[in-house]
Amino acid sequence: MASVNLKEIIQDIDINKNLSVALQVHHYLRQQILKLNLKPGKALSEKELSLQLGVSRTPVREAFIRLSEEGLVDIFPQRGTIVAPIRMGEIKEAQFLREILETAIVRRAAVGIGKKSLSLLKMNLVHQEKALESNDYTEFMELDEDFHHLLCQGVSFNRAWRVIQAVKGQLDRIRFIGLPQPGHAALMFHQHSTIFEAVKNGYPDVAANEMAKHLTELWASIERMTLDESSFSE
Amino acid sequence: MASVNLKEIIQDIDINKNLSVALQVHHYLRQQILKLNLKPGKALSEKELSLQLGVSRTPVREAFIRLSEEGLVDIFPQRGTIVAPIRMGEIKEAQFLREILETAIVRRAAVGIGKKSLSLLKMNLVHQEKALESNDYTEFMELDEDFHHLLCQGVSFNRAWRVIQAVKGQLDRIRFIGLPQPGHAALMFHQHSTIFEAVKNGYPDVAANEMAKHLTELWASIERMTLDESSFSE
DNA sequence: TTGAATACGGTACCATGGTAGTTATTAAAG
DNA sequence: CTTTAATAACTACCATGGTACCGTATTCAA
Repeated sequence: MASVNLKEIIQDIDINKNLSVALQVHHYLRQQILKLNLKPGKALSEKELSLQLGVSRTPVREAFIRLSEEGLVDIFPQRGTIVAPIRMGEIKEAQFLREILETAIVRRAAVGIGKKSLSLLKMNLVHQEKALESNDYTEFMELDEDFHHLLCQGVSFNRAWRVIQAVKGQLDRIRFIGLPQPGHAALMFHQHSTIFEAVKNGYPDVAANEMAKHLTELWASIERMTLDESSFSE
Repeated sequence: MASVNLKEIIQDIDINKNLSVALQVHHYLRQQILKLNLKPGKALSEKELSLQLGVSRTPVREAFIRLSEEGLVDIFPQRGTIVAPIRMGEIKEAQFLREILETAIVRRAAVGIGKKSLSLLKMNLVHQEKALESNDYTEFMELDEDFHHLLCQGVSFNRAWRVIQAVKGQLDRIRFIGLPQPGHAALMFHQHSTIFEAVKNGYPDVAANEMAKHLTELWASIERMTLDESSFSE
């Protein structure tokens, strides 16, 4: 295991906020887990990680606690901690929850979102189109995340967004399995646009239906991986 | 502040599981916050609490982290930790989320719940009726919680239940403000019964509608406390 | 060869000291 | 009396040592 320096890592990822070491470790581990750099079932060790990152065991431990609350690691008392296996049941539940929440939120956004949030959404869509033209896929994914986040903020649902982020953590790990189709990003952009128009013009049912269609895409990937051996358990 | 012994406290609350000290402290503080024994805005202190409970500061700190994830305390880095103020916006969001989730869950339960879960629900209803007859209000509230939990378990939605529990934490703090009406418990029992029948007989729409009505009750309490000074901020 | 007791290595967990940062208090100066 | 600067007293945060617990390998006896 190559010993790495936390400061440099975080500087790459984030613009070195005044975040506590514990939160930085949390963020770092979360990313590693979602990118599958840390594979499901992999044993984690307070001591080993603290040595690799050049911090003490305490913030690592606190990061573990936060990750376990999100369901990304499993802590077995007095025995060990592993990155949580991908369980089909939890995947389906997560996707179900996300659909429920996001459709409800966009429906509410359609009836009472502020002008400021609307303009932010519009700006986001412009950026999406740019990223699409320059084939910047990772940039597009970030903008996708922002788009959904802006909708939540538009109706002041902060907790809902945190829940969505948590369940999305489970889903992000399988997103890379169903490899990105050629015209997939373009389709997503189109859907985002129609959702935006429905919200802007105040059509809650249209917005909700479109969002439902938008999110339902993922079920294909989920079905595609029934009984795909690696990274499973139970 | 009377110094109290953690072991005895927990033995009263729980049948002293092999839970870690950190989790015991978490559970204890959570209860104190929900019962408003620790009032919103009250400053908490790692050191003071560790002395009162007879444990070290570490598990107290870890309990703070979990509580902050639930939104029950606010941690201000290097400054202090307070029990989170009751914000009207968060209350409404919590109630909204709960309605969304529980109606969706009961709808799903109506189409595919197991026989075992059905019998557990039936048993729960019997106990509810007993508690109702003997006017055991606190017992009834626990059974109410169990009823909703059993519905979640019936469709294997563990994460959803954790989310519901978290948002319910916000709501439990105001439940006591709208004091229990005389026939309130009886009404709740009746609603539980009809929900159960709808689930049992496979009527998703009926179940969802009844659940929505059931949960909407709380909005009255919420409206009743608009601008009720104490225990507010911002 | 088999089986059971035992010792070892590893873990999460808890206790405690020290540090940097913030706020309240005090004291001096205007 | 007001303002400002120095200081003391808090805080969350991090580092580190020790403890109890669990799984596994090793040893010893049958």
